[in-house]
Amino acid sequence: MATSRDVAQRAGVSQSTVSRALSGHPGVTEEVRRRVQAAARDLLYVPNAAARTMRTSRSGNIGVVTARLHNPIYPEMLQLLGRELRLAGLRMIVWNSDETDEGAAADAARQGMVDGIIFTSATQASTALYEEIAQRLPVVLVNRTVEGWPCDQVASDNHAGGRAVADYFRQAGRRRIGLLSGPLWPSTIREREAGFLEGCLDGPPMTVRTEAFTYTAGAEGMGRLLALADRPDAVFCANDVLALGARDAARLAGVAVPGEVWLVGYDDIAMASWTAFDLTTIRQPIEEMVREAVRLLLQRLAGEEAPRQRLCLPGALVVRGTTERLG
Amino acid sequence: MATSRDVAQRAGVSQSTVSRALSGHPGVTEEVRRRVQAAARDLLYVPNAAARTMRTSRSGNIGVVTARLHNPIYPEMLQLLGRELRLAGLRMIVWNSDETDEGAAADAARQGMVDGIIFTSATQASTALYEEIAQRLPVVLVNRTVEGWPCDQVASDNHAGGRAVADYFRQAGRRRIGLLSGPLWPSTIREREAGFLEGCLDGPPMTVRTEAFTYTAGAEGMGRLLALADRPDAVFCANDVLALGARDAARLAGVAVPGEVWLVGYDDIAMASWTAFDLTTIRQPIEEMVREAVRLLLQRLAGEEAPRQRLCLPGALVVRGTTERLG
DNA sequence: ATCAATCAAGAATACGTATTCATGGCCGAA
DNA sequence: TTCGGCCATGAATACGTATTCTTGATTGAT
Repeated sequence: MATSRDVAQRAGVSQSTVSRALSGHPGVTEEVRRRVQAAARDLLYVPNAAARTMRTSRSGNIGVVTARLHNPIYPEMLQLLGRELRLAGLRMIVWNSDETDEGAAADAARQGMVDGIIFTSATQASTALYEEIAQRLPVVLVNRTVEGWPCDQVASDNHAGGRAVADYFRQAGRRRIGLLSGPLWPSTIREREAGFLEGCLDGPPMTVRTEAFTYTAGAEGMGRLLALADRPDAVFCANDVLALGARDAARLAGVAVPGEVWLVGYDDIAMASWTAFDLTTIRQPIEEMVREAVRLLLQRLAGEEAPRQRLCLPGALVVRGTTERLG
Repeated sequence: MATSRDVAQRAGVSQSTVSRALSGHPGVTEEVRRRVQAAARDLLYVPNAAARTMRTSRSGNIGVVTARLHNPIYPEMLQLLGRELRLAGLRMIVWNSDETDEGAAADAARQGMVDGIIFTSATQASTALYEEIAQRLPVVLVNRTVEGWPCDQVASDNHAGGRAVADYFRQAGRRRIGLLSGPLWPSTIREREAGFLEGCLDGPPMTVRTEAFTYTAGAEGMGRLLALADRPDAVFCANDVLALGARDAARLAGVAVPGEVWLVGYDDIAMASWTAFDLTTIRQPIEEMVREAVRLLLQRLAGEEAPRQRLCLPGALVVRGTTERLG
């Protein structure tokens, strides 16, 4: 493993000159720079990351804490984050938002192994973790937000999205409204519900709250809604995974969709467009969300002292076969 | 950020003693050790990762190169890898197997930012990358294998799996056999096909080869199989994602499954068990595969000079609603 | 022609840890 | 009591880089 000293020796210059020449520092003769670059190429020299980190106290690593939940939106965000960070010359270290893994993330922060952290699935529950980390490193939240954390946060407009679904139902003349949702700790869910309820002008919907955001829970919850005496003719599911379960529960029960009941999800994951489901849903602009989140993090890393930002990007209703087009 | 010197000062000992006391080195008085630990706790001291890495030339990071393909098996493996590595006290840096990202992985290897690398989606195509990395670091392949790479490799028995499907079809009296597969660069696909063909005793199956392993490609490919004059009565899909597309193509064409055509996939991803698909498939023991891969990597990191291993774990046929149970 | 100023490059240093080398004290044996 | 040896601890050092501090030379102006 060649060091900058080896390069220096081969190029007939000092180690400091090698460092300057390779990092594009001004005040290096063009001829010397060329000699150094040639020597570096010959020796396959690459600066040692640990030494550079120690000297600059910048590791080039960004930590990403993501949910292990069986929602394909998280892998998708992870991939986009990886791409965006790489374009900025940064690496991505990944942790799940289990308690144990979150501890590992905090350790990495304390050790200086990462320069910043992005949460895709933050909740109030990990406030201690947040405070631990935030006093050393910039933190950015994307997707889920947390009211009490004074950091940059990027989300889509979940409130407006929920509201749009309610409006859509009402304008279509749907009267018996159902809400199939899950636990309330994610901000996304709370906001979608709030927007939806706000738009339910004829009173609160029939609500079933599952214990998890899984296909199975969605199916089971939809079963309960369909078993009601006054069965709903339109159901809003708080995310697509629940909605897919709900769609299959209807299929299994022989209930026609959209004939007897409309179904709307949230996220527009890939499966929503599949023939078997063909799910009407609200699309989240996750690519844009991720890009903004990385941009904000880079700003913080550059030391900008701008006030904390809370970005809220618009989603869009995507009408498919589990509802009927208006007009 | 407290350093070991700060701890030393507070505990009234030298920096070396702090290092020894905290790393459980013998030859430190119990009383001194307690004093050091107390001081470290008071100052929230955590050893600096970069310094430790420079000194020990061990970063505690493992690189994972994974596919971005829209196959949920990869996120699943990623999560399992993360858990398994964390249990070993290691962090996980993730790259996609795009060309650009693979370059980033090679850089990290050269810079000493990772101690080892795990590929989940290796192909012959990245042989240059492999050789670049393998001469510095231990490399382990999981899921996909590559014949010419002299490193530890872990896969499931794709050949036997493919064979099992063919046997199943034959014993059920299926005669008009179809194969819906994709590109041949992944070893998994090649082996599944080879095993399957070996079991097609009545001659080669009607074969459709898609250009990608996506839902859409699967649907389109199944459309072509169903359009054949001598339409197959049993189709083996080289993975579940293709099979889900195929299932939906049949649904759309009004072809009964399993009434008119049987369908079998490979992987047993979560969606395979969903009501909408209820897909018969071969389950891969990915949890075990991941565990073995990490175990092998840890052995290499420990410096063991055992001969390269190639593990091949058995899969299992999971019969669901796209076929009928025998007997 | 002389001196100040500019500039390229070398020397020295610090980052924080783990480890080797050095040292002083204590214990046991003769 | 004295000396050898062991042991706990302190001192010193190396890891490889980026950067500050020095130095020697060259240029330009008077």
